[in-house]
Amino acid sequence: MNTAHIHTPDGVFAATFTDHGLAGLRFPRPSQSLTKAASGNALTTKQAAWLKTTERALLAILAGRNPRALPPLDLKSGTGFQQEVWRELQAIHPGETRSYSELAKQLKRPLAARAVGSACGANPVPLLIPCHRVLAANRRLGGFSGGLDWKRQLLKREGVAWDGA
DNA sequence: TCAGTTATTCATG
DNA sequence: CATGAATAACTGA
Repeated sequence: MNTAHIHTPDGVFAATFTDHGLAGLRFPRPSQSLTKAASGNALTTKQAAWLKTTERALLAILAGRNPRALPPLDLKSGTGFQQEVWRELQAIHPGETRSYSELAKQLKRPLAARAVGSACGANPVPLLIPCHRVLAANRRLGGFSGGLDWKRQLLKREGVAWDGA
């Protein structure tokens, strides 16, 4: 499990890789020391390649565009249900939104909207798995693990209008 | 209409 | 058993 930093116009993200793929992506901390930086270890050749892909994808998303390619994601940390949700999330394109209940419906559990919300919050790879494109049924914001400001920014960049925008 | 409240639902810890 | 990034129905202004 290695960690690398990705510099973007919005700050420095921390990406965590396992042998299987990208396992986590953390938002920039306002004043987090970068001492823990390169996290010591050198990335494997594979991981270095994934890092590049991740970086390109991340920049694309931050610009409100659809990434051309994503690195392999290592989602073994999630439960079965969560992985289903995350897979559905990846099908949402920039500029589109879904509601928690719509997602629940797609998962054949029309009444599990609330559970879907939990799964979104448990998403270890925000942005690449666009949990920010999920609004509440009344087209309001709902919540966001990285802080609602991020959600607002991202949606705005994608040209999405929500209730109160 | 509309803000607030209530009953229902479901995966997770 | 309690809780949450939910929702629809209901209630009284």
